[in-house]
Amino acid sequence: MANKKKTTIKDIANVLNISAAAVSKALHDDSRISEKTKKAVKQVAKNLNYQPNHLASALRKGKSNLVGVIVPRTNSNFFSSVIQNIEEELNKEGYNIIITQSNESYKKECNNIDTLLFTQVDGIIASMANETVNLEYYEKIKSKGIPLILFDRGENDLNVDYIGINDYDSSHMIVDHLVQQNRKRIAHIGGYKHTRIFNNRIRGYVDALKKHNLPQDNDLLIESSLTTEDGRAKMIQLLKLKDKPDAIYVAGDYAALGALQVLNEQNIKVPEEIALVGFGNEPFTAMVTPTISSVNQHSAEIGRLAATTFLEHAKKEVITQSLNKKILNADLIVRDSSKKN
Amino acid sequence: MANKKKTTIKDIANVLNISAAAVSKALHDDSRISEKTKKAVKQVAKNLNYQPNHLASALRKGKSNLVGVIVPRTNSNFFSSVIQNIEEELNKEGYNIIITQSNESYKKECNNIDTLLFTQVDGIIASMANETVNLEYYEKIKSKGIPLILFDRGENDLNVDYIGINDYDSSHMIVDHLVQQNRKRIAHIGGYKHTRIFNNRIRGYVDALKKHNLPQDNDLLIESSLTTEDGRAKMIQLLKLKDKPDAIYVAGDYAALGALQVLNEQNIKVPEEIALVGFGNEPFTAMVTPTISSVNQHSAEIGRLAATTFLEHAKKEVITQSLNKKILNADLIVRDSSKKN
DNA sequence: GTTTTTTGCTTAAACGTTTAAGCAAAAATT
DNA sequence: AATTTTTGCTTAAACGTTTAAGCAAAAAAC
Repeated sequence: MANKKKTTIKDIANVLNISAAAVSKALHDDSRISEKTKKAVKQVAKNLNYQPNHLASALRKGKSNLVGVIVPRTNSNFFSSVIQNIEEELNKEGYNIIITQSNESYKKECNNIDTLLFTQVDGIIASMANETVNLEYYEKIKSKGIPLILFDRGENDLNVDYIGINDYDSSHMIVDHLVQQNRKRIAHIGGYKHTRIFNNRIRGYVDALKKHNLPQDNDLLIESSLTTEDGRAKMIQLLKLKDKPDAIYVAGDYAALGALQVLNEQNIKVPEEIALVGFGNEPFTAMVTPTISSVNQHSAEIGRLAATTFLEHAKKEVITQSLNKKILNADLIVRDSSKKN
Repeated sequence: MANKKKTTIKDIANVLNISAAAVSKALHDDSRISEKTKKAVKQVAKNLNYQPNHLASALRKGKSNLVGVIVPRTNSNFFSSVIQNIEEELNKEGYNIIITQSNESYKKECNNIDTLLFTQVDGIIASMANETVNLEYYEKIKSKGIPLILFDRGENDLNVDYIGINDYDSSHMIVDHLVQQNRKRIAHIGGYKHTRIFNNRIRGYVDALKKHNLPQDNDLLIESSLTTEDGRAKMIQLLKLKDKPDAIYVAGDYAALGALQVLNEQNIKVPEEIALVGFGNEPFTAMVTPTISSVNQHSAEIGRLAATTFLEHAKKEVITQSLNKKILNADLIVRDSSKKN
C-alpha cells in the first residue's frame, strides 16, 4: 500500500496521453489549453493525489515563494504578533515564511542570514539583535538583489525599507504624561545608544525635559541591555542617588519589570513615591502589581506593513531598493504604575 | 556593478577549464578529486562568491534538508524554548527549520501541514492546536512517507513518535504537595478531556485524591479552554460553591493567572485561604503577586529529543515509523501561591 | 614490460517543473 | 476558395545540481 513514488506531472501526462507541458499549462489555467483537457487533467491530478513539487518549479522559475523572517526572539508578544501578521498577509499572495531567531546574538543573526540565502528565499524581513551594531552583514542580502525590509530595531541609513514607530515622539508622550502627574525628576533607563530606536527614545526624552524646563541630570540617564536582570541593577543604582527620581521611564518592559521588582522589594510605593512607565506593552505589564503603564507599538500594523512592503518589491520586475520608511504613531497605555492617585 | 547573475558551479568550471561534475565533487571533498583541484575550486568559489543553489541540490537529491515545525503559538515560553532547541540540534546536522503557528485553530493547522508538505520538508515536528481532536489530517504526512514527531499536545495511538512529560505523575506531584499543605478540598480546572495530556492530568488528579482518601467532588472538577479569560470564569464559578475549595490546581498557567486575578480582586488570601498551582512554568508565574507555583515541563529537553528522534528516522534508509514514546518527568516549582505560611 | 589497480577526471542523464518556439488542424476572414 | 488567424497542443531546452558510468593516464604489482 506504501505509495512511495510521488506522482508527477508526467504521470498525469501518461494517463491522458498528452505531453507534460500540456499538463503543466492545464494546471495553471493557460488560455491555450481547452476546457476539456483542463478538466481531465485536474480530475486525474486529484485521483493520483498529485502535489506539485515546489523545488522543481522554484528552480525553474528562479523564485522560491519563501520569505525569511529574522527576529531576536519569538517569545515576546510584540515579535510573535508581527510574525503572525506578516504570515497572514504573505500567505494571501502565495508566499510562505521561514522564521529564524537570533536570540539577540550577532553571530546567530549572521548565521540566519546565510541560512535564509541558502534556502533561496525571495526576500528577508528582519529586526536586529541587540548586539548588532552595524548592518554590514545585511549588505550580503542586498548584493544578492533580494528585497530586505527591516522593522522595529533596524532603522538605518542604508537604502533599505524600514517600518517602525515614532520613538522620538513616544518619549515625548511619556514625559508629557509624567509631567502631568507632577513629576519633577524623571529618570530614563534606556537601551544602547548605538541602536537607532533607543537613541531616538533618548533624544526624545532629553528634548521633552527641555520642553518642560526640567533640568537634565546625567545621573538620571542610564543605558541598559533592557533585560529584567539589568532593569533590577539599574533601578538599584538609581535608588542609591542622594537626589532620587520621582519617575522612571524604562525603554523596555522586561527591564521595567525588573525595576518594579526592586521597588516592591524595597517597599517604595508605586506610583506615589516613584512612578514607572515601560515600553512595548507586553501582556505581563497588565498582570503584575501594580500594572505597568507602557507603550503599544502596533505590532499587527507593523507586520502587515512589512509584508506589503515586501510584496510591492516582489511585484516589480526591476529591484529598486529605495529608502522607504514607514513610521507609525504609538499609543501610551496608562496603568496603575503611573496613574494619578 | 550589480552582480545580478548568481555564480553557479558551471562558472567555476569554466574558469578552471574542468567539468561541472568535477567542481561539484571538489566542493564535497570527493576522494576521487585531487587535492590540487579541490584547493583551486574552493579558491575560485570564494572569489566568485559562490553560494550553492539549495533548490537544485534538493531537487536532485530528493531531500530538502528542511524540517517543518507546527506549534499552537510561538509567544509562549514553552514553545519558543522547544523551538530553539529543535533548531540548535538540527542545525548541527545541516537541517533548517520552518516554523508555522496554528494559533490554536484546527483549520490553520491543516493549512500549515499542506504548506509544509508543499515546501517538501523532510519531516514535521508538531504540537497540536487545542481545537484539534483527531489526528486524521496528520495521516497525510505519514502517507507521504516523511517522519512525523509529536510533542506535548499530541499523545496518540497512531504509530507516531511522541515526546512529552508524564502528565499523570505531575498531577500526583501537585496533589501530594497540596495535601502536604493541609488542603482538603482540592479543585481542578483542567483542559479538555479530548486532548490526551489534559485527560491524563485529570486522571492523575482523580487518582491522587483517592490515594489520599479525599472524596472526589464533581463540582471541583471543571474543563476549560485554559485561557486567562476562561480561568477567570471558572474561578468565579468555583467561588460560588457553598463548600468552597481550599486549593486549586489549574492545568495551564494562563488560566491560573485568570484565577489569581479573581482571587486578588475578591481579596481572598492566596495561599492562606485558597492555594493555587498552575502548569507550564511560564515566566510570568514568577512575576505576579503572589508568585504562582507551577510545573516545569523541560522544554529544552523536549526540543532536543524531538530533534534527535527526527534525525534517527532521517538517517535510516527505510522509513520505519515505530511507536516511540519518550516521557520525561516534570518538576514542581513551589512558589508563594501554595507555600506553607 | 606487461597486466592490474588506482587516480582524476569527463560525459550524460536525471530530479520535476516551466516556457519559448513551433506546428498542424480548425476557424475566421477575405 | 485561398489566405490569415486562432486554437490546442508538442518538442526541446532550461533551471543548477548530483551521480552513475566510463575512460585515459599514472601508479602499482607482477
